[in-house]
Parts: sequence; C-alpha cells; structure tokens
Amino acid sequence: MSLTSAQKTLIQTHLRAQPLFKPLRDDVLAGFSEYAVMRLEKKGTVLFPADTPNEKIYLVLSGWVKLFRETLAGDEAVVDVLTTGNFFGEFGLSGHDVMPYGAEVVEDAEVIAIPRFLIVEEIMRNSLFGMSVLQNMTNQRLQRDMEIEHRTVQSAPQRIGCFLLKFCRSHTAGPVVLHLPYDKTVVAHRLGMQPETFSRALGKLRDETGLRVRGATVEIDDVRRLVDYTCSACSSSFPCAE
Amino acid sequence: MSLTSAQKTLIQTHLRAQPLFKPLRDDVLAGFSEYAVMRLEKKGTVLFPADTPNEKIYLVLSGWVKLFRETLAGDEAVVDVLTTGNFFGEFGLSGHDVMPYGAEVVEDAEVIAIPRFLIVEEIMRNSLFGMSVLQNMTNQRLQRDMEIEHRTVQSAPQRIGCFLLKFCRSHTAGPVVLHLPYDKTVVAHRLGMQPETFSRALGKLRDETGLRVRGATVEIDDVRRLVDYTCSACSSSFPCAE
DNA sequence: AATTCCGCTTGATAAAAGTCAAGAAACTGC
DNA sequence: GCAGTTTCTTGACTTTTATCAAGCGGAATT
Repeated sequence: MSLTSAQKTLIQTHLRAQPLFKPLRDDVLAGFSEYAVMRLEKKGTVLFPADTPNEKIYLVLSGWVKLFRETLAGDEAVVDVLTTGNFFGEFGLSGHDVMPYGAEVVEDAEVIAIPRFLIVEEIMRNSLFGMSVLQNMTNQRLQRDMEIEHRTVQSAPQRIGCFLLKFCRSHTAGPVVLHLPYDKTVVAHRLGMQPETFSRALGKLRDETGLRVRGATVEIDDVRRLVDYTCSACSSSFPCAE
Repeated sequence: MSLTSAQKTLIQTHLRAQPLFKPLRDDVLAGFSEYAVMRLEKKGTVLFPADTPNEKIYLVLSGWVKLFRETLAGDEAVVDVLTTGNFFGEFGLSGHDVMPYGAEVVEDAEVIAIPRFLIVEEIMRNSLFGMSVLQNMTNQRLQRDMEIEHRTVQSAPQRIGCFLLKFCRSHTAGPVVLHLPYDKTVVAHRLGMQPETFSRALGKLRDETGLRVRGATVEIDDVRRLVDYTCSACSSSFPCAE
C-alpha cells in the first residue's frame, strides 16, 4: 500500500522538525518518508512486546508511549515513558536485532515508524548525522544515569517532586498549574514505586510543600519550596539539564 | 614531556586490543598513542571530581575505577565501577564539556588517557569507527536500563546474586570459587544499598542458596541454585547478555 | 438512572532497607 | 609481633516501601 503525496509531505515535515535529523539533506528525508508509516494508536495498544525483531525506528509525534520489561515473576519495570520528539527502537541502529523492551501506548499517540536500514545507511554516509545519533544516544544514557541516582538517593515524595518539576521548567517563580499527562499508575511505575506508595507519597509531598492536588491536576503556588524539598537529595540543581 | 618509543608502542598494543578501536588503521592508532598518557594510579586516588572539564577519554587496562556523583545532602551514588577494557569520559565525544561524575580508583589501576579531539576527528573521518562508538554507547545504555530494572524488581540479596553471577559466566554448573574484586563497601554502593544492608543481604543469600563466604572469597557449589534464586526476579535469563 | 468497571485512595499490617552504635576482624606500618 | 587504622559485621531500632483488602468516585455502558 503506498501513501498519498500529501501524507508523504506531512511525514517529511514532521521529520524535518527533529533536531536528530537536522544534518540530513531534504532528499534524504524524502527517501525516509517514502518508506515511513504514520499511525494514530489508541491508549492501551501494545505496539510490540519485548524480545520481538527490531526492524524499525519509531518517533513519537504526540501522546505517550511506555517502554517496559516484565520479569519471570510477573513484575513490570517501566523503563521510560516517551512523548513528542522522543525516539525508540534506536537499539536497532547498532546491531541489536531484538527490542529489549515492549512498547505500549498509555495516551492516544501518533507514531512514525521508519525502517532501520535506511537510517543505518545514512549514518554510514553522513558522519554529521552519525554524530547526531551518537549525541542522542549519549543523552539517553546520561538521563539513565540520573535516573539511577534518583532511585538511590531520593525518597518517593522527592521523586514525585522531581517528576513534577520537569513540567515547570523555567517557571522558577510564580504559581504553576499542570496536570499529569498520563495515569497515576503509570507515573508510579515510571518512578519505580507501587501505585499505593505513589498515592501516599503525593499526599506527603502536598503536606510538605503546600501544593494542591485535585484528580490529575496539580497546583504549585511556590515552585521554590518544591525545589528546596526535592533537589536537596540530588547532585544537580534545578533547573536540571536534560 | 614526551614518551619513549617503547612506551608509545606499548600504548598502541593496548589500544589495538580494544574492540572499540578495531575499525582504526594502524597509523591512526599511532597518532593516538602519540598524545596518549598511561599511568598507574593507586587505590584511593581521585582522577577527577564531578563537573570538571572533560578533555580526555580514559581506558582502564587493569584494576578498578569507580564513577560516582554526590548530592547536596552528601549522599554518594555510585554510577558504575569499571575494569579492564572499559572506557569512561566518552560523554566528551558528543558535546558534553564537563564530566557528569567523578572518578576514583578503588583498586590500583592502569589507565590510558587520550585527548578527546583526536577521537572526535576520527569519528568524523571514519564512519565505521563512528558506528563502533555508537555501538559502545548503545551497550552502555542497555546496561543502564537493566540496572534500573534490577533496582526496581530485585531484592538486595538477589542483586548481590546477580552481581556474583557476572563473575561466573559460562560455568553453568560445577563449583566456582571467586573473590570480590573490590571492597564490599564499594560493591554495596554499586548495587545501591548501604554496607550494613549488604552484609546482612549476603548472609541471607548464603542461607538461601548454600554458598560460602570467607572474607572476600565466595564459594559457590551449585550455580544453578543461585541462578534460580536470583534470576526469577529478572526479565532476562542467565547467562544474561551484556 | 442504575450498573459496571476502572483508577485511585485508605487502612492495617508486613517486609525491606536505613540508621546509629558498638564491637570484631582484617590489614598497615613500624 | 603489636598498635593503630580501616573495613566489616552485628544488634537494636526507625523509617520507608510493599502487600493485601476494602471502599470510594467518576466515566462509560446499557
């Protein structure tokens, strides 16, 4: 099944907007869009389970996608939850033939899939693009290192605070109203805790820092107070670099 | 200060042995060794603290080097502990000008340092090498994902078991005698727990799986029993891929 | 409007890990 | 070999998080 010209152009526009693809010439992007697929996936859809063959690189345009692994005992570890501008499946770019984790849509999401061989070829051809990919992977790794640090030195309420602060970058002062982008259960697992613990920890965070919670909506009057409570147990100071 | 020809040759031999450098031509490696420095560092030496300028890529030849971060509250998070064949400082290869963590020698170590600009130049020139670097970084990231999973789904005794199993790869059966490569305190922090917890958890692991501990020496009669106890809480099965 | 379902909260309790303090064992340097 | 330091273990206790079970409340279904 081939795409209409309009669809291809749309995909191309989306790809062009990605910093990762900045070093690519237009005709290369056009080549990508020729073989790319764009789909709107419903909440709950499993894009693929863990350990399936890895032939595509995915880009999230909107919504949220959860990456996870399951243990033999049935426990689930959420590795990451991705949104606009995030890629997954990039392991395929360097010789990993199976997806190390599964992917599930946790909020209706638009996703573009590009055959990995196209990207691998271009990495070999264009070293600037190769650098771009390397940089992306390096950032991912750095984020993981931070994650490990957080899980060892921060308490549950602090991890929630840190999570909330990511959504109020730059607003260093003044009241902020935000609402949780996906189910609390998913946030809990993303932060490495049980839903019950999340619920109680959020309550404690409320008491300690004076924020208000109503359903998925969180109101923060004093960001600084939240920063004080949260970032004392971290090695970088707010606003933290990606 | 310039190196003797013999030193340069020695360095070159070490670099040639690295899978990461496999795509490099001999003359390029010779160029690296021209500007590289090789040193023997004593246990306890801090190679650099966190957030210092990042001008070199390091390769560990022997011994052990700990990468760590410290929080404002004074807690330490050990990000990794490296040995023969491991690199660090590779963040410098993609635009990160400061070391995100500090490095401390935890067992007398030989380390080679190479100016990063040399490597960056070569990545741009040789796309196969670029791929090699990307692959290295990708593996690092995968390992981090596993680490995060371990810390969420494994208990302290299980994490110790997993740690021990890394030293008895392939010996799927039969008794194994090994001894801990560095101080138990460092192992504890590497695994994200307190030394006291480590001590007790090791005791529990002993009771549960029938291994014996005397000082830094661990004797495992039945590897399978250890695997059963440890890997039930993991998403990959023993022997696990790197 | 009643029903069902799902996500979330709450309570009671258990398990795991951290903390503080003291002592034992191992390693150093003389 | 001995004194002194460091590393490791153990005990008593606290804090944190998980577990199990019940119940609440909103959204979708009929």
